[in-house]
Amino acid sequence: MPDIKFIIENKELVEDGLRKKGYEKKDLDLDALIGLHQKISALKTSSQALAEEKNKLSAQIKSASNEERPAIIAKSKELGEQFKVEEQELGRLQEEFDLMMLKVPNLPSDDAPVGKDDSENVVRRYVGEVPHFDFTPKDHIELMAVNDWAEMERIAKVSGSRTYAIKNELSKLELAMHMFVLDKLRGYGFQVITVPSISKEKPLYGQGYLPFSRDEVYYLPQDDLYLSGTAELILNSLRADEILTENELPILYAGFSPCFRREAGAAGKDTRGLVRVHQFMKTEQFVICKNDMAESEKWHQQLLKISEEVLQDFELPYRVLEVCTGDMGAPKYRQYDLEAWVPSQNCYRETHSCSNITDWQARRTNLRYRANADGKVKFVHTLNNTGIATPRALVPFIENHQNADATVNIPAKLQPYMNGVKVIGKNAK
RNA sequence: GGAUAGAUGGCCGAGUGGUCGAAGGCGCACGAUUGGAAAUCGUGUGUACCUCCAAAGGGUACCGUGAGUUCGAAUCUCACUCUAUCCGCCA
Repeated sequence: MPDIKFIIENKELVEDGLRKKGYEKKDLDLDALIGLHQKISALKTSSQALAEEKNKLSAQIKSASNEERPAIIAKSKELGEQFKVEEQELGRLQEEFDLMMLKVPNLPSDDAPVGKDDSENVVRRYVGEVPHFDFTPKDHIELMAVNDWAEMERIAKVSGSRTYAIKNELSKLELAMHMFVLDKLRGYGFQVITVPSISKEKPLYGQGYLPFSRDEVYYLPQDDLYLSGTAELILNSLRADEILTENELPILYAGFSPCFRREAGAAGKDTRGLVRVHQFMKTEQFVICKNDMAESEKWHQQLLKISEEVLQDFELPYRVLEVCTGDMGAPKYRQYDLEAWVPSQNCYRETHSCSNITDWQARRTNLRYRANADGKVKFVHTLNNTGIATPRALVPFIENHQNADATVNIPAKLQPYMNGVKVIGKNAK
């Protein structure tokens, strides 16, 4: 949510941004928002004038003579009544205004491709060679079955659809991937942090999950708590309401957590296998930096570079997609997705999502810092990107690295995390 | 789940109805002192909003959150939330 003053002063710019993001007047009425703000300002002016007068009278009471006092008290009381009425009206309007502001999305970057949905995302580059098998490659579900790597049917009986239980070498691989990425991030100066998957409601507004996607999130009514869909949710609120010093920035978190998603809007999509599950593990990259476009653009590129490096180290062919304005979520200023090649589906599937949020989340969590140059308090910028998310990443991994005998090669960089094992599977020597 | 204690500024901590945006200390910034530093001394040091706007100024609100009593609340009342400790349970 941009600043209301910015919205008023740059109304056309904001309207243009809303249009690009696919908003219509029925989604968000800027004129109503601005009108509400003007009403609130006017009411504040008058109610504050009342408060001032009332305060002045109250201050006189102690020193007033016994004759004067009753009149002053009566007058003050009268002002108090008026004040109360205006305060109540103000509270009502403010609440309405706040709710509306929560719905204002971030404005997209001028450099972001303009488009209405994912069909208009732009491929920036292809990296790595798509493998050509001289045998019929298996999909990841077959590979898991052949190698006794999973309990897909049985776990569905226990835990329902879109759940997974993987075992033996594959679960070792899953955890190894996270260890590998966490070590890499540590090398880049990130603090490794394991965070809860349980959240109060407020952080969901802070991140921008609410009020937009309530259907997507698990809710625990007994405790009025939510299950987190990503460590970003938690990390974004970890420093909420703080005023940091500029010297503390940037703050780099490598967050690890189980993640939960209802996948309510994905009925029928990816129902089999490991691509889309209700619970998964994610190592997340999260950055808090100065309020400076050059600075956050730099971090955006850095995060992208790190995740590309992960896919390269895993020797997976992938492409870099720049997400168009209509497909970006409300919080985003600019977004890249990485998609790795999935042989069985003959297409690229998303493994990473890298976003610059600028100050949009920081305004919601009230996370600020004091700038060294002028001593002014400013909102930070936040950015996030996947480090690695499993089990989805296992899908391209085992499919691309499979051999004719259903064994799977472990890329050199990952072997140290697998006790030096080079090949896994039933037929591995 | 049971019991108790608590929540005040960047931190510690005083404050039981007006003189309290809030003593004192620490920290921080600037200045003096010094060859330089430490120590010492002095000065300053919250946020949001309204008004005004070149700047300054003036004002309102904020002592966990919300409501109430009162001319007036950090202070009194009620509800809630959170935190800590002990007991119970437990990976």
